[in-house]
Amino acid sequence: MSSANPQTREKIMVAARRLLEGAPGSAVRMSDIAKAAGVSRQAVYLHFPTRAELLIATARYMDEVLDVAGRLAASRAAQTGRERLDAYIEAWCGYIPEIYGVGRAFMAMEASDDAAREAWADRMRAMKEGCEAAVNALARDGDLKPGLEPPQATDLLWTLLSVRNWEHLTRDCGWSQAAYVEAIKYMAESVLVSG
Amino acid sequence: MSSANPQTREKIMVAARRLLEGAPGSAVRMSDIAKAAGVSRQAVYLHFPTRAELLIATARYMDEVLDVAGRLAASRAAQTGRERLDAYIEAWCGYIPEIYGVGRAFMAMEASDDAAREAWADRMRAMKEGCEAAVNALARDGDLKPGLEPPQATDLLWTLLSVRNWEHLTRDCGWSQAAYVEAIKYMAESVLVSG
DNA sequence: CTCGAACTTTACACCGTGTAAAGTTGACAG
DNA sequence: CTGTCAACTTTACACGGTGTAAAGTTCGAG
Repeated sequence: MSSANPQTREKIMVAARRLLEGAPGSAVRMSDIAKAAGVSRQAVYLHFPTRAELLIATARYMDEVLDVAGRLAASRAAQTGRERLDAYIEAWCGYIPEIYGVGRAFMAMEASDDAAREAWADRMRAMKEGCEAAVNALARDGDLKPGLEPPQATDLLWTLLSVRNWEHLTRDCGWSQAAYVEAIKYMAESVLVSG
Repeated sequence: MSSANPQTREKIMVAARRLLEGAPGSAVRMSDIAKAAGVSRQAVYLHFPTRAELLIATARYMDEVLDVAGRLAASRAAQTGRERLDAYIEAWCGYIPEIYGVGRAFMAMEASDDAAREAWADRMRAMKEGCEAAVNALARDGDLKPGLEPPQATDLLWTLLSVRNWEHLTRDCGWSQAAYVEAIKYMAESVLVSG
């Protein structure tokens, strides 16, 4: 593991990403990834002790490549709470389809694998912080719906922005990405913003 | 299978239900269910060809026992669209915790098992019809938010009422069942109802 | 007392994850 | 030119869970 070529390590993560994007979820086996990376199955275990660790590393790798941090942070620049909410929704919702492949693999493992569940929960917690920031900006401007406390509002926004809801609207209901984003914006505003 | 005692069959479904309620999801194995039913693992396969079939039969059995049809149909009695929406939300949301055990088992199998996915999708489609009926009642009264077409509104309500959102708010966010129901009612009204 | 239905018992195939260890290859050091 | 070492391959196997197969048990009805 420590004695392994980082280029091979990256090849494996790239292959994992590609496969998960093509066939999201748990249908992608270790051997599939190895084959796609042009490497033996054992080589994969030389770099990643378990399937969960490979997924976690792949997710981190994608964070870097896709510049998640930067894209989500950009929404913090907005002036008003309303703008900030919109910007955050746009950033996060645009990000979902790009991580859906790995995301689904994580969610499929959630039930059986503690490490995978924890890793996915962690990422969702990070996303929640963005929700909290947007809600706080809204509250600061006095634009939060009366009767709604920030913690509750944060949970509601967090719920609206879940990957499951993206999956439901785009996959099960057949909505386009654009229609999905508009719908979420509309719902978030209806639910959270006064006036 | 056709030559098996219906009482044993029921014992198995009862055991499956109990176990899934205690430890929702895929942690429950065929052998656990057999043991809980006081029957050999092979006897289970004598009555149900696969795990998916057992889950499907258990879900149907619970529908009967819990009188789902009746409880959901009651909401159709409401006069106004608004009342009907509320009644439907109350009925469905009250139903979720009772079926969550099996539901989670279905959802965990979704990725790998076609029969399970189809069965679960079917039940969700049935639930969607209730959403559609409520939305249509709302539209009939002229109470549907302007700019919102019934099919879109139905999808939004269907999304709000998903088991995943129940799971997220009650499990991940720690909301009580009562708080959850109120929140869903509030969101549905904010999103769908004009005025 | 025998037959047959409803089970139990035992055993095994399959699949995917993860472990273990011996074998190969190629670059680099002396 | 040779020996060594790191990175990988090959082969083999353990484990857990699902599902199959078939022989053995029990018990009630004819």
